[in-house]
Amino acid sequence: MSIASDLIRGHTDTIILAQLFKGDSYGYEINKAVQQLTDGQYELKEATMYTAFRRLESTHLIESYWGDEQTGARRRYYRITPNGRAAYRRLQGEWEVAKELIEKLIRIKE
Amino acid sequence: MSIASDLIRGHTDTIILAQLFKGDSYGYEINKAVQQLTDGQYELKEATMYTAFRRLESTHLIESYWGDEQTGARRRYYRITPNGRAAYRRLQGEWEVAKELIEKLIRIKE
DNA sequence: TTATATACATTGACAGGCGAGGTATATCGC
DNA sequence: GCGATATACCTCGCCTGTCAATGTATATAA
Repeated sequence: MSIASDLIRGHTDTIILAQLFKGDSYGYEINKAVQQLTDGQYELKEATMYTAFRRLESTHLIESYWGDEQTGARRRYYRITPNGRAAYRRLQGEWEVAKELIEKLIRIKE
Repeated sequence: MSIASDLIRGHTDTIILAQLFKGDSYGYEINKAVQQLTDGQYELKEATMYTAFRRLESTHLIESYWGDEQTGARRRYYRITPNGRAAYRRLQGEWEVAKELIEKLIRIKE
């Protein structure tokens, strides 16, 4: 993990929104998806993830509801809102811009 | 500015090291270079930049010395150290890795 | 019955970014 | 001579996001 963790800081919200864009999900599952997508190279720390859920819900970008599992631990599902979809698209655009800026700024090829 | 500022967070040290890799420079000049390289789309906030200088110097990635200007405001020049060059190369590698991870995580194309 | 996996959540410390404020020198227009 | 602007430095204190540590509860496998 360690490596890149600093650099992915700031993308937590976007990562969560991107997962929820594909369909409702819950914390544990989202985190597993993140690990699977990166071949275990990255994971959302639980504290970070739940902080992000609170933040995203308080700004109405996502909504939550309890699943109706008959067995096993209870799950709090999250759903992306229309505002959340708009925010996701905006964040994706910002990433494209930021990526280009960073490329320009950290290469030594004058 | 605003946009992307969050996303470039974490690259401040790399940006400064990259500029110093090209040759000794001082705060004001580095910041102008950053603005010029990004066509005014990004700038290092002074407080952020000077905080970074302190951090980089305390970890021996850069060294500083006063310029001998006969006129005008005094300038504190910075020089990258061998440690700094190594750190820069490492950070650049980490960026390549992080970039790929982010791309995988924020796109909705499953 | 002990360990592991699933699943949630909070607290408190830490680090980086940055607005606001401050200092000093030089030049340009009026 | 005077105010504005550019150059050039610096620090304090707040804010925000990350995350280690800790805690809860259920189900299953050894």
